[in-house]
Amino acid sequence: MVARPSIKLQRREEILDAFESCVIRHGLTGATLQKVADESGLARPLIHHNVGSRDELLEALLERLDLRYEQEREEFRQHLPGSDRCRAMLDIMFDHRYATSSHEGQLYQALSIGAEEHPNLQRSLNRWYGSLLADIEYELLDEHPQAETTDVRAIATGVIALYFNAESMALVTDRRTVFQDSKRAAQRLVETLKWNG
Amino acid sequence: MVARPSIKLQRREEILDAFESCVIRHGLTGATLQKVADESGLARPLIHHNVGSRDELLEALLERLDLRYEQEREEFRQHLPGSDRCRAMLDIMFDHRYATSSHEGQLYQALSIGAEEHPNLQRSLNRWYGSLLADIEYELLDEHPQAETTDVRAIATGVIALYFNAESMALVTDRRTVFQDSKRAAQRLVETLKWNG
DNA sequence: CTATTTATTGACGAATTTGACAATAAATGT
DNA sequence: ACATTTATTGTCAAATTCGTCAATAAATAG
Repeated sequence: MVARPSIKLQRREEILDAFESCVIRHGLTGATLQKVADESGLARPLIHHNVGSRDELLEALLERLDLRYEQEREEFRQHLPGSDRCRAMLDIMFDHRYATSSHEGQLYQALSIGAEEHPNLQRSLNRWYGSLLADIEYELLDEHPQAETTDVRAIATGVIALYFNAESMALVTDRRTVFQDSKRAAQRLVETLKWNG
Repeated sequence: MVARPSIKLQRREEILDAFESCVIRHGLTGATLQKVADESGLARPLIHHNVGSRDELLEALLERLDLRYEQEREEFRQHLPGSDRCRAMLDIMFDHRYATSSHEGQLYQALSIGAEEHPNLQRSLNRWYGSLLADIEYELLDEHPQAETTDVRAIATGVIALYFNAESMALVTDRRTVFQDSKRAAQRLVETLKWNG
């Protein structure tokens, strides 16, 4: 028998959304269960009912971020044109991110602060960074086969730094300006790969 | 009469040192007075005795960071050679920082997370970022007078992003590699200013 | 309508954090 | 030795946070 239908999956998403917002605004330690409850509009015990303890909440967030990262990776591949892919990549990383007012960079940075205390978190951040770096390196090297691998890695590191820092800087300066400048810098950085050939 | 000599100034520094370490490792919210006390090796009530309440602790940290920033700015000016100053600037920003295993970037990022709740913190971060951006723009423009101001600002933004992110990335990858790559990317970025002339 | 399953609420205890105070110990000038 | 100032310690109460549970409300199948 099914009786009252379960809405755990929806509640889960609502709670994790609220948790993300709280982590971005108050940091991992500052994201209190009470704040998460207030942000989601649910009573605090419902967090336990739908997701679990505080550790399980973080665990669930990491799993969801893993999924989201893979999805965006897939979309990225589909939307990429056959040629001029590096240009399209930067468009997605900066223009699209600016338009949708996403906060992934802030979330990543907020999570990386408490990483020492949470081994799983540390591992996830490691995986994401390594994967992102490898993806960007691949695109760069594909369009610039003659480039040195050392240079490619340096450029990819720079693009990621601009990508992650744009949102943080947007807290202290004009968001539009920061995103424009960040993209411009990233474009120039990529163009330097043509120096070798 | 003086009686027992006061060591408040030394204790203050010890406590603020411990506070900095805790903020870097656990974030602003996670930097408990108890953890600060343990880190400094002092009893918790001594924090109140020497610095004050939690808010006053943050206030004292901001003042000290203001001072430190001005000092480094002064050292920066003195150690700068007459020519090739952009190169020297990047040497200081990355090589020197790597050698002294400083954590200013992490501290800045950790503080920027809780900025919304603390107006003074918000103001300080604003001031520091604006000042650093202006300084770097000045050096870039001094060596590349023909460059567009828009490009100069974009390059300066990129250099700051690499500067701030290097330490965070060092948490997830090899520190030496990250700093080398970051510096290399920053150098390439600066060299693109020669494109216009 | 009734039974069953789930959602929701209210409330409790343990642990942590913070601010505050009194009491004690230590160091210096006289 | 004595008085005075500071450092240090121990302890307390209020507030917050977290986990837990029992009780209640709601929704669906039969």
